[in-house]
Amino acid sequence: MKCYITTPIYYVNDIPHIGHSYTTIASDILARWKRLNNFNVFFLTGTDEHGIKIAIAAKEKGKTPQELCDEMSAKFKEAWKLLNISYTDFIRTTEQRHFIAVEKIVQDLLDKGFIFKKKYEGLYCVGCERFFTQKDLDENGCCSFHKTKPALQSEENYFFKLSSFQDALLERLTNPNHKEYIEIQPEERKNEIIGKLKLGLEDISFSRSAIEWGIPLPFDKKQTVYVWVDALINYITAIGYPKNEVTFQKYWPADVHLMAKDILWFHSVIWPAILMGTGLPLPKKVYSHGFFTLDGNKMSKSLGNVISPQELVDKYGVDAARYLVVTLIPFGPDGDISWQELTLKYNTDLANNLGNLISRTIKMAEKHFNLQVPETKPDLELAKKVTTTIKESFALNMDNIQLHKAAEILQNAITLVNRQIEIDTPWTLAKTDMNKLASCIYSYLQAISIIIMHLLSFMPSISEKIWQIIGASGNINETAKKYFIDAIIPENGFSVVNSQLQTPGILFPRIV
RNA sequence: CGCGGGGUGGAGUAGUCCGGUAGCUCGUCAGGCUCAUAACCUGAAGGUCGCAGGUUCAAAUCCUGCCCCCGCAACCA
Repeated sequence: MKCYITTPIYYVNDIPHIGHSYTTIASDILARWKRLNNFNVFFLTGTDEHGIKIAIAAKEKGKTPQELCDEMSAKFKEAWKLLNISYTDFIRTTEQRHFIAVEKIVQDLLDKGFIFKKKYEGLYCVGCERFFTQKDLDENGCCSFHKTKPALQSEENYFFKLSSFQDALLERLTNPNHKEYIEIQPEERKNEIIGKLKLGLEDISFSRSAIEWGIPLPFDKKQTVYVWVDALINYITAIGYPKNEVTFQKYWPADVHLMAKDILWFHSVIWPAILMGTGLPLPKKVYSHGFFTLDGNKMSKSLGNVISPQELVDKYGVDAARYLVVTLIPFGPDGDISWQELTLKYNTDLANNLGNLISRTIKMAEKHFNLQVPETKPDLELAKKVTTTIKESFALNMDNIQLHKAAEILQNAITLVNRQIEIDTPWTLAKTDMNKLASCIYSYLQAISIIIMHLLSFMPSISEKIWQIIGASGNINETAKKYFIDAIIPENGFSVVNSQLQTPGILFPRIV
């Protein structure tokens, strides 16, 4: 089974911040989870590089647009490397392969009669790259976002017959039995999209005549393709459209497009319409998450409250940073985050709960069994309890990208083991019943290994480290894959009798 | 009457579709344990589930009205 997962391609007018990271980490966790479940995953991210904003920004910095894009795109790649993002491909809209795909799509739409020429006159804001009607403007007649007066501009543009897709879209978005049903998540946003869709669709401008930094229309080289259309097509470019029919057929349609709520409309209405126009299959799921505020404030450069991936990693380490960002607030609605709450969750979930569990277990093994996996059999009861706690709901929540819930389930499992230790009172057993003690410790190791395999998608590198610390055998990825498919707990656990454990030091030092 | 979402103990949330003891995390307080990263475990306090009506043996959950908050098509994830 294949699974094609995408993040949006990020616009290179901004450096990577916690917002981009949020979407990308969530996608990465899903991608890793799917791989562990034996899916052939194609995980795509990249950068969106055309449009007048880029051209202007480049000019201001005395660079060519391409130079600026190269520079900015590299920053995104660096950020994803830092965050251990396992993308399959990183696409840039300035790449040759993308030009070919866009030209093909645009030509196709023209040939099929979905593109027409129209003269348009209106108030145009350069910053927004769009026309406004009078009622969109503020009391001074200015663009409310840029605070500049839009210029009266008349353009002959190409338009896309978006309106002709209204009924077809409505059917595909609302009828789960339709063979091309597109699932919009979460439900609230789906209702919003459908509500708007019912109000009617207008044809949209498909090209710009004044903007040179873009992809020229194949049938009219004086105009460039509207950046949004350009951008959306990246999802098919990256998997080989139109030249590599084999990979394209293999991975398309996308299984899930992930994004923040602001661009849901493009992905659930405009993008499917373009695809329908060209006769290509439609994505299966479009998932939008919320925005977050920092300490109750909107994230903005002027407030200076923008958090960078580097800051997160510096403070918590990569693995914890990944875990915290996607589990602190429910995935879907808007939420508020703060350094204080991130740190609190770090201490609670990772230092006190997980880290301490490993620490106390290893120390007991060190003290009583010479830092080796005791020569006995684990008590399978604990493993069963842990498995039951995690089982189906974890997988379900992972598949639905309810990462905060999935993480909560794992925390419950950890608590379960901590509780069991209190029940067993190994410190007493050490004086009375070494056999029982051996079995108990082995059970804790086994329970930990089960939990760690589930944590692997969230915290890939530290999970691997923990796997070694607890003396588990083999490669964690391979073992986890097998475990998720077979769902069988080996009688002797994942740690091998007599194998050496490691003293980890402190895995997650408490942060004050 | 533009559309959509929401108002649950100090904070954040689950439950609302398919009415029946209001669950969880953090915080607070008390106790226990001592293997462990002053961590861990147990227990307690704290909510008339936005307001007002209605239906019902029974409503956070269904119905009606009202109040308040937040989003909403162009390039901020």
